[in-house]
This record gives sequence, structure tokens and C-alpha cells, in this order.
Amino acid sequence: MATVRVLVVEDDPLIALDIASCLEDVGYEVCALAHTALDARKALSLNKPDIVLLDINLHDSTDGIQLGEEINARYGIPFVYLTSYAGQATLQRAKQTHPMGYIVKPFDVKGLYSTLEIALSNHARQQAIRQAFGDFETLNTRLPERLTPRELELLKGIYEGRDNQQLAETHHLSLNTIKTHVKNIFAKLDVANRPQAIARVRALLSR
Amino acid sequence: MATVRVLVVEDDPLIALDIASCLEDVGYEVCALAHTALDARKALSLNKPDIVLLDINLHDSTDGIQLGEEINARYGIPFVYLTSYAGQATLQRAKQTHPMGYIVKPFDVKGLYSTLEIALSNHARQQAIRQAFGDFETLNTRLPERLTPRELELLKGIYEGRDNQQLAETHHLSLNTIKTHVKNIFAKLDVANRPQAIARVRALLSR
DNA sequence: TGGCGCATCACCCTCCGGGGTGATATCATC
DNA sequence: GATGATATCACCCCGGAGGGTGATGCGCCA
Repeated sequence: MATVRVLVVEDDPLIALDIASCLEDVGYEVCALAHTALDARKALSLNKPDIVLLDINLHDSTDGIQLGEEINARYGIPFVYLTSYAGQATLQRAKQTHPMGYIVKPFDVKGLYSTLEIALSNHARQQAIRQAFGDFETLNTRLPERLTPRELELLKGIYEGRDNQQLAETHHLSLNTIKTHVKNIFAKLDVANRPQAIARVRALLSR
Repeated sequence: MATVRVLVVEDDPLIALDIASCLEDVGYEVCALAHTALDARKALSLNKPDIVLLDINLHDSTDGIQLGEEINARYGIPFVYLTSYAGQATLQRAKQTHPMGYIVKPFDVKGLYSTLEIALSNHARQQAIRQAFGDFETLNTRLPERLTPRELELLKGIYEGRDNQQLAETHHLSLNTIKTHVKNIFAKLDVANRPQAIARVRALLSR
């Protein structure tokens, strides 16, 4: 795996450097330091970081939490707040933006590292689940009767909304063959039709 | 909202009590203290905690990470590791279990509190997304042509795999009425059949 | 060598899904 | 009081989906 590229958003340059050196000590690459919201936006679109460390108090017109919202809306990048504790109200606002973690200053290197690792791991997992599953195979393990490789491929097509005709074309198979496979798939999933099969897949995939 | 009920799994009784008092200071209810894996399992099934604080090193045949896996598999409860740092290998194993956070001892109260809050919030969100969407309405905002309330309800049924007959029964409507609604829904979603409609909903929901 | 799982294809039949068209009642809004 | 959106229901039509049955070829393994 390539090195993890971190964007650090922190208005105090000294602290920013401190954080950056900690990150590099544990093997991360700090792709940019941003001291203002503007810097942060530039860095986000230019550097495409893997994860963002976000100070909340920026002495700026937009604060870290607003930045968090933007990151949610425009980029799909996970982020972690790293900030001095600012009480209930701030925390409540922060929660709304679904950060992958919240570290309170003064931070220690180990906590920083473990939080980032967990954040990256969980984010990767969520991506995998929602996007289109590198792991249709995992699904197989949770079934009483396992699906064959061919059936798995076709089930993926079904899940994405293709009809039999389309499946036949994209897989270079006869329509009859598709029908047979689909029948077998339904039997193994214990469902009667496509929508039910899709619902089943969704249930099995989400844990 | 009712108070949040926390299960603390920590083999050292003194530390456990320390953690518990910290938690109560910030307004949580500690529903149980478990010093062994066995205690933890009992507490899980009896007390139904909202979240679990999990020490990894338990001086037991099963360690905290195995417990984490079990919590994933059997209960849908979020958990946070609270442990002394034990290096890369442990962290790698821990990541596999998808904890909602990872706190390194010695912990401080603020960090504990904020991490738990974030964990609970994110877990609630994930539940909402995967289970049945409090926000089928959000979906509506991303559509060129908005769906009426009735159509939204029926779309939900379609998404869950019900056929027209079932929809008619559960909504106390004529089959013909269902058909009409479904037709209109498909037109607004710009799809031709149920599986495609489901795929569309999925795409819109996962932003 | 025979059996088993898998993949491939065929034919038939039934029924549900979805399109087209049109009707009526309610309600808010202008 | 007219107009438009919504909700309700009806009938017709047809094509695809799904069930049942059966067949062939291939590779693996006992």
C-alpha cells in the first residue's frame, strides 16, 4: 500500500509543524499544511489527501466544523478533529458532520496514530460496502448454500438492475442459460423474484 | 433521550472503577463492569448496553479483540477500545473488528467523552442509513421531479422487495391504485422496472 | 469408470409487472 | 369557481419473469 497522505489543518504554525513531525514519525506523508480555511480548500482539491486532521478553532470566518461539512459534501474524504476541547455545544455541532474521530489536545502520538488507523480502516470499509463491493464473495460465506462463481457474477448484475436480456449480452450467454442461473440463484437465496433477491443481498452485505 | 448505558470491560478492578467514575461524571450510566470475557458476555446479553468500552489485554483465554468480533457478529453494539498501546500487530488485529474508536491509556476524561459521543453518533447514523432510512426524504431533494408522500411510502416498500399485491394489502389500497402509483414513481425516477428503481434509490441514498 | 458439480442451452407455461388510457374525489390555491 | 396536484380506482394488452423439466459437455475425484 502506498503511504497515507494526510492534510493537516491547524491555524497555529508551530503546532501544525509539531503535528506534522509526529505524523511523519509514524510513517504518514503530510501532503499539505493549511493554516486557514482557504488554504484547506485549495489543498483539498489539489492534493487529494487520504484523510484530514482538522482543528476546529481556526481564527477564521469559517471554522473547522464548517470545513468538515464541506469535506462531507464535496469530497468523500474521512477526517478527524484534533482540537482543544470546547465543550458540549461544539461537540454537538461536530457530531453532525460525522467525523471518523475526535482527538482532544494535548494529543499524544500513540492516540493520534491509532485513531487515524481506525479512521482509515473504517472509512475504507464503508466505501467498500456502499460502492459496489469488492466483496460479493464475503456474502457467499453467510449463505447456507454457497453460490458458484458464475452465479455470483450474475447476482451482481441483478443487484445493479440488469434484466435477463442485458445479462445475456454482457456475459455472452444464451437467454436460456441466464434464466437457468437466475432460477438457481433464487433458490439458493430463498427468494421468489429480483427485488427480493436484491433486498436479501443488501441485508447480507450490511454485516 | 434516555441516558446512555455503557458496559466497561477491564480486567483491573481499580482501573475499571476509575473509568466508571469518569463516565458517570460526564453523564453516562455504567450498566455493568466486566473483568473477564465471561462476565462481558453475560453483561452483553443481559444488560443490552448502548456501547462497550473494551480493554484488549484481559489476562484471559479470550482477549478484547475476540470480544470485539463477537460483539460485531452477535450484537449490533458499537464499541471502543480503551487500552494500553500494544504496537502495530495489535492495532492491525483491532482494525479488523471495526471499532468505532481506539483510546490509548492513560486516557483523559475529555478524550474519552468526545470519542464516545462521536462513536454513538456515527453508529446511530449508520443504523439509520442501513436499516430503513429516516431519510427517504433526503432522497427526494436529489430528484428532478419530487415524489409525493404516498409515492415515497410505496417506493420504500418496493425497495424492501414487496410486490404490488403485498403493497396493496399493507397499505389497504386497490391493486390498480398501486399500479398507478408505481407507474408514476418509475416515471419520476426515470427507470423501467423495479430492480432499476432499487438501484437508483441506492445510488441516490449513498450520495 | 462412474459419479458429482458446474455451466451451458432448449421448450413450455403461467402470471405478474408495467404501459396506455381514462375516470372520479379531494384539497389547496388562486 | 376554476385550476392543478394528489389520491383513488378500472380495464386492456403484452412482454418478460419465473417455474418445471430435461439435455449436453466438461472437469474433478473417488
